[in-house]
Amino acid sequence: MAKKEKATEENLVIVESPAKAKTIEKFLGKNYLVKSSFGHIRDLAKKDFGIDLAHNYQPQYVVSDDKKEVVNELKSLSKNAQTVWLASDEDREGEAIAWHLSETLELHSDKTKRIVFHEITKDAILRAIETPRDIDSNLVNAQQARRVLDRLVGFELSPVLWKKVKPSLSAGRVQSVAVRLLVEREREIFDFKAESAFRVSAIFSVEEKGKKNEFKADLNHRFKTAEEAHAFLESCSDANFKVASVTKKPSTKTPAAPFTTSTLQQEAARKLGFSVGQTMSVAQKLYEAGKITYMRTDSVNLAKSAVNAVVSSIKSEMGDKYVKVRQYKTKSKGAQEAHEAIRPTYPEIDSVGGTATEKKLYDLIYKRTMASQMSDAVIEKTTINIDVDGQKHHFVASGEVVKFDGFLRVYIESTDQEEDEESASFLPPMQQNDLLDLKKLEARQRFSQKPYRYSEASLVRKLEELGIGRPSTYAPTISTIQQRGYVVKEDRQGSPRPYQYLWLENGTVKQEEKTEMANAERNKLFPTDIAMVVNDFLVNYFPNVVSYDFTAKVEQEFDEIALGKVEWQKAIDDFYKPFHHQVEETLEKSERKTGERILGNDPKTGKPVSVRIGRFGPMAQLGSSEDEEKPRYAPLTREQHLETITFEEALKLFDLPRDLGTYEDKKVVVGIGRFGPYVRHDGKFASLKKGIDDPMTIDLPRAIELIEEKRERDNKKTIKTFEEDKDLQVLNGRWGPYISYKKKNYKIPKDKEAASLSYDECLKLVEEGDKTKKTKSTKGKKKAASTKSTTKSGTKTKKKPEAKSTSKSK
DNA sequence: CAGTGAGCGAGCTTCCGCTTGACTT
Repeated sequence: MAKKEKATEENLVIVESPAKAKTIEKFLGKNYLVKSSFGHIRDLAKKDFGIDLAHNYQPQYVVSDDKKEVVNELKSLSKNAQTVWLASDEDREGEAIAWHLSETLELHSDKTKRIVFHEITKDAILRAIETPRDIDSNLVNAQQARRVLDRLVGFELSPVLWKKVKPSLSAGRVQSVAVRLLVEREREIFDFKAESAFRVSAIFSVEEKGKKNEFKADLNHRFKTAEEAHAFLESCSDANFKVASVTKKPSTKTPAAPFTTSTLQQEAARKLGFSVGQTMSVAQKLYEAGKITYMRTDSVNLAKSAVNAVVSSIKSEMGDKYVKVRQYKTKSKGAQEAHEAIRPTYPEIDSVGGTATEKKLYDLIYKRTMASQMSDAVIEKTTINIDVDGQKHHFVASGEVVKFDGFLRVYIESTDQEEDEESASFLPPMQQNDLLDLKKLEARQRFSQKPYRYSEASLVRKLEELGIGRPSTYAPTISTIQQRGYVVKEDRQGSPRPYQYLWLENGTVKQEEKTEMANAERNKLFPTDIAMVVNDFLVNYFPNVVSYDFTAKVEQEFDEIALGKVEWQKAIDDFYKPFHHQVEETLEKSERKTGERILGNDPKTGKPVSVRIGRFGPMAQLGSSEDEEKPRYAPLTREQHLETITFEEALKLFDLPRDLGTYEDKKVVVGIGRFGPYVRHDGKFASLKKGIDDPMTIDLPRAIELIEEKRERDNKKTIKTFEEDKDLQVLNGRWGPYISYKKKNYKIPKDKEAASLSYDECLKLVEEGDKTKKTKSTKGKKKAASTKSTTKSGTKTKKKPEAKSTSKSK
């Protein structure tokens, strides 16, 4: 480490984020050194819960490996400082960070000061420096209670699942409720029966100054049956249509609040198609570049200076009448508001450089911030009722005119509703008793919508609404439940659905059956069978912990602790005693849960057909394990579920693998494997195309097509092979060309042309690669190694991750 | 990334919240 020549530091300020440190240092000037702790520096030990259950839940804290370096540096800096300013966030976690720092760095209370600010502005920070306080130990205790509770719940419940359902599963206060939401919604969808009705709509024309204007209107009644719709259309064939009334109603629209983490994730998903993880990493880049304020926040508040800058931008670009200063209040439960809303750091800058995604996200944040301080839009809504001769039902047309655009000029908030109904549009001028020409009349069968499946972003919104999880955990939670196999995120093709269409043509009613695609899904979260089995188990045995208001209840407890009204160990004890009893009782009394269903007997062999969760996921079984003959197994498809699959569907699974014939004298077989449906030929596998191919019906010519396509891709993948050694190849991958040697991959330097590499050059790169890998593997591995470190006897992997003191970053 | 499901049973898995890396196949 290069020791910087610094005048004796009088003041050391410690914040959580390095980007924040950089900014603050500029405000504070020479006498202040500002450093960051990179979040929490200690956590509960992994061993024995990290909690001493025999001694009043005494937490066992350890400095995590990746924090040792930071802690050492802070320790030595704090020794030399006259005053240490602990400037972590003003919330439960921030207070705890300050306390952990003071403990770990062994800070003396007389030279330690705790300061807080909610916005990173010069004024706010100077004010904070003038009003220091002590560490709030009640708040710290509330955090300890939170931490200990989460550990106890997670580390007691998960092992129950390992024993009763499947190894490596997990449960926790947050993730289990997230999974529950998905499972319950999925069941609503299972149970949903679509109803249909016939919606009648018409296109009329009206004359204005010799010009004919057309507009659309809907009947105010839906018919249950095609016959009723038919009769209605018929009766319209020679009817008159007359404007019965024209009503105009003014209304206004109000802008949405500035972004929080959750609303940013939602809007970036809707408008830009980002996943919540992508939104966070792009935002992180913008934050580090100093372009936006902190991106993990639950506050909708803007700093005064920011509001001023926004207002003057609006004034100079659009004029005074577009300005309306607003203060927003957070609606979400449990918000701690340690930061500002997410906004441009300098609201006068309307665009930034960087990658395309960074530009787009900045633009979104910029516009949302501007809009939040702009005037209401003024709208005029027009409703026109149109009578039909001799009919009790009438048509309704509605239109909307924007009288003053206000904030709509820069930003329109999106919704999750699919555009079933087109938005109200402009209507031509009309008056009462005007006669209208019927241009078109139709009735279409419409089906009621099934409940919406959650997307990543809408799940985040729901969790926030329930007060479960924090801005910093929304994205990680979503990825955890996917990693554990509780949830898959994917598209579903949907299925064709017939509907009736009727229309009036030259005075007669015609009818036709048409087809639409129904229930297609894009980028939605689907709970797996494991999720359903685990959820049912938890709901059955631990209803209190996975209830939707568990978090809200314990938050109340934490609040009491923070106020000093309750001792944290007492609160934990009140929970843990009965909870632990529940765990023991469950271990003793509950059965193993595999989601097994016995569906019937195979008509051919008489053997039982059942489904359950196997070692590798949901599967069907033909025959029983006590039989002489081994049972046959077949995995379920992605669309099938243990609880909804029928006997016939399960039976069909055993038609695979299926022989399709031969190609180039070798067998072609189709089946379903770990990664979905495939065709196998000559020892090679080619995946079937999702939504296009069906393993049950695919024929030989199509299979050959897939095999050839796979060959083509493999050929393109290979840039170069060598006679000297078959194991050495230059391949084309997702990140460009690379060298593959004995199942390991190596980088090719940018200045080298991949296609012209010689055998010797490649070997040299492999050697160099192995060298750098060794240093890396000591640091970055940790988890990856635990799953499959048994094979690969090739290079020295003996070294335990012990050499870290030498691996200092240059 | 490989197309399984049995069986000894050792040893491992796991939580939530606060932060940023390292760098892929």
